[in-house]
Amino acid sequence: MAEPTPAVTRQSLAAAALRVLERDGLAGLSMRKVAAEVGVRAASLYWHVRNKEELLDLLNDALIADAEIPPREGSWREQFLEYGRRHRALLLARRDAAKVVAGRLAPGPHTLAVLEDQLDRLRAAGFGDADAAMASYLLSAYVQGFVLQEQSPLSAAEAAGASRGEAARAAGETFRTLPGDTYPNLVALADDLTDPDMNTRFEFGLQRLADGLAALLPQGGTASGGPS
Amino acid sequence: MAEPTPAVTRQSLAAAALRVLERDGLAGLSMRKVAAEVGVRAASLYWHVRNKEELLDLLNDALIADAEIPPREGSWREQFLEYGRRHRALLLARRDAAKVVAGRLAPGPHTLAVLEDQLDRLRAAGFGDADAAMASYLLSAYVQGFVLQEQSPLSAAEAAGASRGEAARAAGETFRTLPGDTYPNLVALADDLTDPDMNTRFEFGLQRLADGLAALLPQGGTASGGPS
DNA sequence: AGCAGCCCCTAACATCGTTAGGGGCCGGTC
DNA sequence: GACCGGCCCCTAACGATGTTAGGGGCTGCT
Repeated sequence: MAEPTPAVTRQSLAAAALRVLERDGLAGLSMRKVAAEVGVRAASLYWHVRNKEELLDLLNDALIADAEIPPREGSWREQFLEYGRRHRALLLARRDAAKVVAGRLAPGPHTLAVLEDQLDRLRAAGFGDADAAMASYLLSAYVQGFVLQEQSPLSAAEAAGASRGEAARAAGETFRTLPGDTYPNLVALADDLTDPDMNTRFEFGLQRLADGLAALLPQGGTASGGPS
Repeated sequence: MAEPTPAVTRQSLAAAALRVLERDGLAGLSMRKVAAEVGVRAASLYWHVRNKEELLDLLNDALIADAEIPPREGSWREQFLEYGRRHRALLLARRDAAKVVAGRLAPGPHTLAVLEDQLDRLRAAGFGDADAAMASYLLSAYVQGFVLQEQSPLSAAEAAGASRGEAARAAGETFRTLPGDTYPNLVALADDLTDPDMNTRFEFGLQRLADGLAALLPQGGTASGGPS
């Protein structure tokens, strides 16, 4: 597998870190493993990188790297939605991607490109400068927060075999058997709270965001509940 | 300080962990330090707690414990906004609280109480069961995502002395000096993107959420852009 | 007296991020 | 040809981490 790598670059480091991340998760990503992945011993990494933090910054941008920007067609609303969906898909695609990205603003080149494109579309849609900036911030905050919650274990029945649907059913049971006099709403909404269909859950929030933003435009964009 | 603690309970563990978190941050929170805080050696913790993970679950609920639920007055919208503001304030109040809470769904008793109250108000406002559940999920996802981004270092000028405003100005300079032909929007919106006023940034998103949710109600709640 | 549970201990394990210091190799300069 | 400085990697080690194994008191019940 690992041929005598001709040169270790920051790029190859990022690629190696990405492979380790996929294999062992964020908790299992160590300097030594990344070093081994590029055919080198741990201490040598510090020639290319100041910290593990800096390595994670590299990894962060490498994750954003394969973000596909949505086609420039349809209403601004449809483009906005697509942006949100693809961002979520990106975070879900690679193991622990959300945890890596969370709390890591340091923008690499790929991140900058995505942000630039996003702002361009928002301004073209008629949003003011401040609103456009805040809207893009809002979207990324929502997506990151959502995926982070989505991927967190529902309780203690986490990595231990339990599938997502199974864990959801267990959580539902937990809610349903709560004391009904102190937690009437939790009991009543047990099914809704533990609905494992994360796609529609995400879509719900996304539509609310789009609606809220649409109200900012002079003509007030098309309403949300349209057919089809 | 540390008197010969009569008994180590899960409660006292949570309190100790909270103290260590405030002093040394999440990265500096180790089993040994928490143990020392309760007057015990590290291995003894494993009698009360299975994992460090479980300790963090305890800590998580201890953080939520001092959440003050907003007064039950005003429109549902005002109550919704207050909920968001207080949740953010809570996460900002304690060091690294957002990082602890992020990706930790396991609901302790305090978390359940807050959720119960939130759902009660949303249903009283007229939201359907599924919508109420999703709305509360939406709010917490936004708040967590926002605070997480808010607290992440703006670039490499992080813990190194630079104040928030100073870091923001540096980041603005970074954006402003980007190649203007490939990043015209980033250059143009440099000031808006790096505006250090996080309160209005947060409020913006919160208002958008409220607007989006209001559109779901039959009478369509009062519009956002009111005077005052 | 003895047994059982509770609660804490000392040691130790493997692994981690990081630093110190050394050594080849490669280009250019006297 | 000799020297030299930058580049890139090495071995060794430091302190700290989460976690487990095994032991030992103490309390209360039989």
